[in-house]
Amino acid sequence: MLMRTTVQNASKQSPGRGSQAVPGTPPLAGAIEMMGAAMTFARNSEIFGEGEPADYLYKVVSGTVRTSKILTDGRRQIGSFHMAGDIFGLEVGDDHTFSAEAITEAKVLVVRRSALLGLAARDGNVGRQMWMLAGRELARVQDHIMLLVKTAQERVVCFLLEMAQRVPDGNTVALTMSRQDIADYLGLTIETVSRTLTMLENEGAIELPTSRCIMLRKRAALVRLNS
Amino acid sequence: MLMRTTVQNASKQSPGRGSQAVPGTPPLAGAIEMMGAAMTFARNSEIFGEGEPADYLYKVVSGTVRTSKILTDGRRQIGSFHMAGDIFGLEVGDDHTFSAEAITEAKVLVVRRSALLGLAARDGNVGRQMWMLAGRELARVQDHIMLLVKTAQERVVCFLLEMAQRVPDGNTVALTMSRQDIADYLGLTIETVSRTLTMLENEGAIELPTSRCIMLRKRAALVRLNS
DNA sequence: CGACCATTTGATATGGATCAAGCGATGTGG
DNA sequence: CCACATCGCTTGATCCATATCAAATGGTCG
Repeated sequence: MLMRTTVQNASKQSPGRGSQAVPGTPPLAGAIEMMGAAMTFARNSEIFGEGEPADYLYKVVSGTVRTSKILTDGRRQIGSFHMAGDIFGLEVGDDHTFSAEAITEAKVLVVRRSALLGLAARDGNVGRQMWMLAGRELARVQDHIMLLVKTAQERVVCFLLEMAQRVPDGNTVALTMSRQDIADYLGLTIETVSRTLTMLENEGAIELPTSRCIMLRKRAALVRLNS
Repeated sequence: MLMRTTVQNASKQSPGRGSQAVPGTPPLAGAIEMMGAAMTFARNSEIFGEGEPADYLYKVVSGTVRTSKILTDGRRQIGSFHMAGDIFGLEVGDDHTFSAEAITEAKVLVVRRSALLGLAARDGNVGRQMWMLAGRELARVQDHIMLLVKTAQERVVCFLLEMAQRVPDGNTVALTMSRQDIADYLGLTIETVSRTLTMLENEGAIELPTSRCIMLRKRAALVRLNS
């Protein structure tokens, strides 16, 4: 096992001012809309690094963000992909345990953690939402563990279903991430991911009009493959 | 990939009354000592099951507890091992996402979740501690992910170092769990775990006086193997 | 068009799973 | 006290899924 990956860095921005209140949204998300500073990150630029102090919380407006960790020998593990509406960068400790990079150009709202904590102290709803957010994160990570003990086919199918879940048309998935990103998320190699996809296509379970667009043909069959 | 495991069940107890206040302990642990009902679980009995409502929080007094999940095809993944002092069973949602079984006979303190939540509402320290507990749990699970992408040798070494960390004499580890438990924790088979251990013994990195007792001989070498 | 990068495809190697047997401890009944 | 079954663990032989190495293909941008 040994998979090397290159990740380009770009100079990091620091949050400016921007955006307005959006009434009628849930307290935490609402607070971020209201208090958040809008920032744009270029493709492949780092949003924060592993081990850095977690002073901010982030919400994706557009684009895709990945969180990852690099082992000493260069292997990379991707923890999650975040898309429009997702909140990321929440830490319970003081520091980020993962780094975050923009996969595509990404617009992101940024709020000071201290501001949110202050708000949470005053508004119980915000606190409760942060608790729920942490809980969802925990569930996500636990699911990811279950992913990593499955076969290559099961992992890829899992990934497809996961992605399909979050798009409007639940059967057409436009992938924003490279095969390498997918592979590092699933703990496989790009070759295995690619081969598994063509296999699924040959079986008629999916269609690949282009390498970055996947259409789920037989949802039921896929769910079944998912073990 | 296909590993079947048998888990015997025993009739489940329901919490009775017991135990007294212990002054000078941190708020959450203290609250559990104070309010907790002592229960004893026989070897291999279930403490709670996946999907059951998470009405209680648990703290190990003695013995070892494992949390696990079973995939539809019988594969089992162990999420964690809990020993004296460890708190387990904390959920953010309403239901347990794992089941818990006693590996050895285990004495456990049990508190109603609702009681703790009530306490947390009044005492900010308890709330903060629950937050920290969730955070530590999240970190543990993330580390587990990093484990599962490593080689067999690295996983076994990781496990040994992890276990060694929690015992008084940090170099002699008395394992309370079977090879099958270890294998299911590491996402390997018993055969691979066994072989890896004998390999490490042949290299002089560890000693195996008995199959359940492991002595770390060359900590530094092990840490290096850990990648 | 040509250079470059991402992806696919092919050939081969290998780490760990699987299948099978042996071994040592623990317990049970005669 | 000793045969003997049982259970957990180790060891050996073989197989297979996925990694690795290498080359072909295709899409994008100058």
